[in-house]
Amino acid sequence: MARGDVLAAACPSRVVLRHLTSRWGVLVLIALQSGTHRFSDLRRKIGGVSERMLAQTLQFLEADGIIDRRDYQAVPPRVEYTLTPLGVEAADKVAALADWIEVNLPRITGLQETNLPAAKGEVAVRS
Amino acid sequence: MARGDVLAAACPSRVVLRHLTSRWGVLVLIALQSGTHRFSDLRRKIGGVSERMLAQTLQFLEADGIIDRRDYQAVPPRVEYTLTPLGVEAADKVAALADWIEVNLPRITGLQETNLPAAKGEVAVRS
DNA sequence: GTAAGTACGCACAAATTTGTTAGTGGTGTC
DNA sequence: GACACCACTAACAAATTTGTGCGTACTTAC
Repeated sequence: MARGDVLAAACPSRVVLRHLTSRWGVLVLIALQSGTHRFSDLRRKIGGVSERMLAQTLQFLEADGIIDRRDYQAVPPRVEYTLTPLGVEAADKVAALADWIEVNLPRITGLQETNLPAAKGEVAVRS
Repeated sequence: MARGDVLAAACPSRVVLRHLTSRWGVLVLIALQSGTHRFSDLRRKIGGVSERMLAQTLQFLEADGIIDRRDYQAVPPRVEYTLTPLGVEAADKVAALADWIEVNLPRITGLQETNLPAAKGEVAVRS
């Protein structure tokens, strides 16, 4: 019920959806599920993020009310990020998807082998 | 349990995650929840997709064993797309997230207004 | 006979995302 | 006293994603 217009181009949900399902957004939510983290803790925990992308992702999520940013105004900068109640709910959904993928990865990649005999990397080959 | 390495840069789950959470991937899964669709049915149903992107998205999902592509080899081309059992599970997770967003959108955008008084569009402003 | 629809592939351009480098202003470590 | 660390930002370059026609081989509708 009530679902219907995500498929419509103008649906405002799409913006939030993009933030939550963005490459790093997903991982930030998962990382924060285990509690409050500082910026560089997140950076170390999430393999492959650049500072720039992490900062940007955190800003989007903060603006969406998904995470809470707390600046201690200390002199060696100290900022902490935590999931808001809203964020906890969102993180649950996102983590559920990620967990499902991890569990079912064998099934997925197994199929890939039979489907794509000569596939290299991302490129799908079609005869 | 078992979750742990999505946060690692080399985790193979990330690839699948990208496909499922891609801009159009999410919408394709949701659209296919209501049953089999032809290419141009999907194109009409999902507002804003280009033919190119739809085709590409479908190929990724097919390679991942999420959807099934059936080509009738007919002369006005006729191809049908359906969720595989694997795809049905994935679509559930994705749709759960999308539904959650739609339901909680008021809470989210409400916060945005109070957080970003002078924000225009996507750009977060910080004084 | 003219136009529209089908399920795409191709080439090219535009937009968006991502990375890289450098810098800030101090403080604690050697 | 030289250095790394903290939480970023700005400027610029590179990579990736996305869009925009255009073509196809044929059929049905007007």
